[in-house]
Amino acid sequence: MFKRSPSLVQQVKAHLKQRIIRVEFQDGRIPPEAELAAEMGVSRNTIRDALSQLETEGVIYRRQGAGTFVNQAGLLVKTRLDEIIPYETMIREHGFKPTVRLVGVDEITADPKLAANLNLPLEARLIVAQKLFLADERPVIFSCTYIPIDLIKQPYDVEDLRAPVYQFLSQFCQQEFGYYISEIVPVMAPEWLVERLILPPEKQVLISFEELGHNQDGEPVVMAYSYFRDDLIRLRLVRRQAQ
Amino acid sequence: MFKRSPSLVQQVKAHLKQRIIRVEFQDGRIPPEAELAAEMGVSRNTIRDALSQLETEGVIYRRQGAGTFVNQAGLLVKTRLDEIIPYETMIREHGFKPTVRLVGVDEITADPKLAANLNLPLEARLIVAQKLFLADERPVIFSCTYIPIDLIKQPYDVEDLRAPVYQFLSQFCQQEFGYYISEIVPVMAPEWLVERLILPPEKQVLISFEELGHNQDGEPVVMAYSYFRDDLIRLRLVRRQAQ
DNA sequence: CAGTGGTCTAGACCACGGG
DNA sequence: CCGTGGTCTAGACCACTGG
Repeated sequence: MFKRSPSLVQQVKAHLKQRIIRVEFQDGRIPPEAELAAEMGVSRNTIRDALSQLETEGVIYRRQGAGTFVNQAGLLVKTRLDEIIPYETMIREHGFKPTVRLVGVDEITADPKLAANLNLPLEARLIVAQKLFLADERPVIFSCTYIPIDLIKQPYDVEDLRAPVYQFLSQFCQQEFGYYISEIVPVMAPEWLVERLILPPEKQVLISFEELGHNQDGEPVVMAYSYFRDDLIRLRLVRRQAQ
Repeated sequence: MFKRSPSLVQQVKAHLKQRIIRVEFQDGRIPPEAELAAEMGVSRNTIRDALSQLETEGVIYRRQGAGTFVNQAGLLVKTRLDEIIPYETMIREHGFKPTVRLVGVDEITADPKLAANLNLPLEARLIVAQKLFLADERPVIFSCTYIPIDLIKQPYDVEDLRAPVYQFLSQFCQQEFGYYISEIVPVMAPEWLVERLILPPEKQVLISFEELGHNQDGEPVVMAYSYFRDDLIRLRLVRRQAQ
């Protein structure tokens, strides 16, 4: 029934999610794990891994001794903040048509904060790419990305900076992206941002993300600042109890 | 070596985390999974589950074919936003002494937003508990929690509302807490909040959490609004690539 | 090539829920 | 009590890394 790649768990997960979306489990009850395992010809562990992921996403919930159930409300959570999603996708999932404008690419010298975070000498040079994201032609997200020049191993075109940073890192820096450590900061929009995002006077309070991107070895490789118009893009997060 | 409860995975995880914190792996290299399994007398799967959790927390990273390595930087991420942490703990982890002031407990009638979110009739009554959290005696977090009165099954004392909501729900409402769906909203502090949090004029931009708490059946049971002084408490988040 | 982590299996036993 | 999900095991094979 399934191929060997992508992993069985991913295939089982996708399959189950489809069945949930198509409301094939009318009473909201998902068959027992053993039954699913037999049905799909995989082991119960594989089923369990897939179900665990769906549970984390909030699509189902499980009760020991009782069963596994669909959580239709969980399907409504589009933008999970704990996952890295291209801003275009985020905008699309909010129901808008996304556009990306590359509004500036410069070379700068590290300031003390960049140098400290990225573990660079103070005289290090970086590329800074400024991008404006629009939802149905309205500006909603502004981002600045800082990439140390010494990381760039391949010649690139300015247009290559239009893609998400992690793609750029993998293509031109031989760096596999690992994770962001992100700080969420509220800011009063400065004048230049009011102009970029065309903010009306009553909407000049913004969420800002200060993100330090790390490669798969846990080394900081890139910094990014993003600013969101929260009236159009809502940041949502599923929070669970520790342990 | 280990007892049966808590789970072996949790014990192995705690054990490994201790060894990492004590810098017992000087070269940053964690022994092979098979070796750890033999050493601790558990199966490799158990070791792997523990390591996976540590990897999610950013404490270690793994490279297929190469090995498992310590990520000392990951130990610095104190406040992981994707986990529910009592605000007292959050304050303590930022290096302050936490205090909780229960500043108000009232009974109100649902407004349209509360009613819609909590799936209540418009005339429903709710308890609203207002709490102020202090870090070293300085106010840093203000929270409002709304609990539908009909949920409360046991008599309670006002002081019981000082604890985190999920404790209250489990003790007095026979509701086991599941998860929050949280929206992050930037706000300009209104006058009453400026007074509560004693905000200087230049710090009146705040992060607000609008949280809808669900029980283990995925039903909304409680709403909470929280406001953070971000100069003292920084919200941090580990974000990873989807899939 | 040897050694590592990544995936999957089959089976066992436990803890909990509901009839 | 039975049937469910929760935990754990031992072992197999694969994919990748590094010398």
